[in-house]
Amino acid sequence: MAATAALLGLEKKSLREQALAALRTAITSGALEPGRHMVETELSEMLQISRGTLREALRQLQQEGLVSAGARGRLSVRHLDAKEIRDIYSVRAALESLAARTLCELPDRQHVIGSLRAAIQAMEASTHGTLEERVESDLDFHRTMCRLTGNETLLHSWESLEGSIRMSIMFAGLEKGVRNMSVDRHNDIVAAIETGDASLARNTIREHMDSAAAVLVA
Amino acid sequence: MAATAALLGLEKKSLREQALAALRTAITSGALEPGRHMVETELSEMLQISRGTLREALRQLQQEGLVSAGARGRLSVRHLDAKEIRDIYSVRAALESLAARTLCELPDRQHVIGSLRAAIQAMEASTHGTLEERVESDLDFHRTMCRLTGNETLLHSWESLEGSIRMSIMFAGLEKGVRNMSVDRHNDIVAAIETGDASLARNTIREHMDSAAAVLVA
DNA sequence: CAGAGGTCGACTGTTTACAGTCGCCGTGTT
DNA sequence: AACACGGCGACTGTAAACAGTCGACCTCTG
Repeated sequence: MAATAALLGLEKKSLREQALAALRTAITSGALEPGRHMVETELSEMLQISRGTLREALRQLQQEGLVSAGARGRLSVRHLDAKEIRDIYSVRAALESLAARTLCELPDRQHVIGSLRAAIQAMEASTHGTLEERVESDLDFHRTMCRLTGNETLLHSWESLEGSIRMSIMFAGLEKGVRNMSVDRHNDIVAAIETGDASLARNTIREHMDSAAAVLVA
Repeated sequence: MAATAALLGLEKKSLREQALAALRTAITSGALEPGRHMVETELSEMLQISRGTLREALRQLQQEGLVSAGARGRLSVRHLDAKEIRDIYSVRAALESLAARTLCELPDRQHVIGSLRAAIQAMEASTHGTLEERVESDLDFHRTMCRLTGNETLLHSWESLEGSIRMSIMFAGLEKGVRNMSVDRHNDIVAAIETGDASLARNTIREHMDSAAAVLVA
C-alpha cells in the first residue's frame, strides 16, 4: 500500500529536498566552512543535480539564514560571531517561551507530558552516544515542544531558526554545545509545564536558553 | 555614481525579486484569492518571466507561508482560518515583545525613541489616507521597532512573518484591520520603552497584539 | 450498464543552453 | 616602472526544452 512507504519514511523526496538536506548537513557539520563562497556550478556537480534545482534549494537555505548573499548574488556560508549567536538564542528563547506558555494553558496536558518525557528518554539513551546524536536528541525535544502546541506558525518559525541554532552549536564546538544538554534541565521544563504555571515555565526556558547562549559564546 | 542609485533605491532588482514582490502584493491584496491553485506556466506567462525564475520566487513565498504545498508539489494560495490568525499573532507578539524588551535594555534609547516617534508621525499623516496606506505605516512602525534592536535574526524572523500578518489583515477585511491602529496605542508602546520598564513594554505589546487578534477574528 | 483499460491533457520536476557582468592578467604605451 | 586597455575566464541571471506523473474522459468489453 502507498501508506506503507509514507509510514516508513520511504517516499522518494524530490531532488531539491535531498539537495537541501545534504547542504544543510554539509554546512552544519562544517564540511562547508563558514565564509566559503558557494559556487553554483561546483555544488550542482558535487550533488549531481542541475543548477536550476540547486538554486531552488539555495533560496531556501538563504531564507533559513545558513547562507548569506554578497555582491552580485554571490552566496557564501554564513559566519556567526558571538553577538549573532546571542541574538539567535534570544529569538529562540522568545519562541520556546511561547511554546511552553501555550502548553501550560492546554486543558489536557497528559498527552503532552508523555510525549515530552519520551523525548527526554531518547536524550538519556543517547547520553553515551556521539556528540552529534546528543545534539540531535536535544533539538528533537525542543522541536517536539513547539509541535505539541499545535501552532503551525510557531513550529515553522522555530524550524526556520533550527539551522542557525545548529550552526551556533557547531561554531562554538560540539563539546561546548553538549554541555547544556543535561536531562535535568529538560525535566525541569516538563515539570514546569505540568504544573501549568506559565510564568514558571517561561522563566525555566529563558534560563535554559540564557545559560546555553552564555556557554556557547564563552 | 553607483551609490546614488542605491540611495534612491533604483538599483535594478533581479527578476526574481520583482516577481516575489509582485506575487506578494497579488496575494495580500486579494488579487490571487486564497485557495487558488498557482499554476507555474500561467504565472510565468503573466509575469513575463521564465518558470525557473518563478519557481525560485515561489520557494521563498512558500517559506514565508503565503502559499502552501498540496499533493505532488501543487502550490496554492494559503487560506487562513481564525485559529491560524490567532497563532500568527501569538508568534508576532512573542517576537515584538522581545523587540520591546531589547529596546528597553539599551543604554542610550534617545535615538530609538526618536525613530519610533517619527514612525508614529507617519501613521498620523496617513490617518486620512487609504486603508492600504494606514496598514503600511502601521507595519512600518512595528518593523522599525524590530530593526532598531540591531538583532538581525529577530528582524528576519519578523519579516518572514510579515506576509502572514498582511494576509491576516486582508482576510479579516481592511476595515477591521485598521481598527487596531490607533496612534495612542503606539504612543503607549514608545512610552513604555522610554521608561525602560521591560515588563511594562512587554505587556503593552501583548495587549496590543491580543486585542488586534481578537478584532481580526471577531 | 458496469468496469477495465487506454489515450489525452495539464502540470510539475529537472536539465541544458544562452546571455550578461565583473575581476584578473597580460600587453603595450608613455 | 606605472598605468590604461582589451581579451579571457568564472559565475550568476534567465530562458527554453525534455521527461515523468496523475487525473479525466472516452471506449471497448463482458
